[in-house]
Amino acid sequence: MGPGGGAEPVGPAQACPIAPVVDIVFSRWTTPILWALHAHGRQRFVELQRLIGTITPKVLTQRLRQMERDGLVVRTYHPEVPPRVEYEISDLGSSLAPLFSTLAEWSEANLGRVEQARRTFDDAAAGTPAPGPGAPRPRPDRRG
Amino acid sequence: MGPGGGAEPVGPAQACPIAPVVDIVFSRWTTPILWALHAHGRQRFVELQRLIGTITPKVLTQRLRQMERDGLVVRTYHPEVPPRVEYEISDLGSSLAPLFSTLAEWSEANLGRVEQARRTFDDAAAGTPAPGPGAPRPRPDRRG
DNA sequence: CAGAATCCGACGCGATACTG
DNA sequence: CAGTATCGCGTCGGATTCTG
Repeated sequence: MGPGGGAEPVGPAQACPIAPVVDIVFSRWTTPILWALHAHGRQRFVELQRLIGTITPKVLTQRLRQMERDGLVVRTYHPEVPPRVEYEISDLGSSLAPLFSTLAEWSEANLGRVEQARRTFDDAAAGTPAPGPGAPRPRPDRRG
Repeated sequence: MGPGGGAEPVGPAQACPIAPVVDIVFSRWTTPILWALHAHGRQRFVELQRLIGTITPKVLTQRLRQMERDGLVVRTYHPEVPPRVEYEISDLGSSLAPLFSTLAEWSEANLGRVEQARRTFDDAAAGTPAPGPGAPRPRPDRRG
């Protein structure tokens, strides 16, 4: 999502029907959280943190709160000592499963192509600046 | 994607097979760009900017460059005066179509539920702090 | 245990102005 | 036309510390 918080395009950008969903479902941690919850079922806070691996409690709380608000996960608080809180996927969150499957399949099939494309692009960018300027483009900021 | 740039989880987060795809395909502007290109075919820079509506040339260039590097779009430079550049979806980019359809369908069917969940959550957050502390949580930073 | 509070850095993005 | 350069803001995310 962008700096503006919610995505509410006023221009023709609204023609893209999936922009809102991106804001809701796809951030750095929402998919790993959803995935962990989907794969291992209801989990406690620390267990969830352990399952995901590197996420800090602060960020985990933030994402979890947002996802709870959006109705993707359900938080259950057990008033005990020590306190126990459990998170699980809601029905709404579960409805994303087929979507994630499609995504996983695409990844399985095409991630290699992306990596190959990157290599080709970077090689071309590093190799052609000497000859003729086939296309005037200073430098192609690479990330991967 | 996160501030760290590329997503390369070293921990159990790697168990989430779609995290890399999120980094590649889903940002604030990649989906609108892909959508516009998919809907209207090959387009020139300014036309693309107009179709999307609010994107600035700087950001459009950045995203386009990244997507070109990832092999999602193809840039064609025509050495003329004035210069003419055209962008179109690659085969790899087109392979995302079914994914986008699934996403659009989910949005159509469930976006209302998310909005409803938000209202319910916000109302509950604004209404229950007075009675008994059912779940000790200071304030639920709302966004929408 | 399940967070909250605080400080901090890095991007993504927006607005504006300028160029080959 | 198709970008590039510069500036600044806001948000996300990491690290650390503290609490009921």
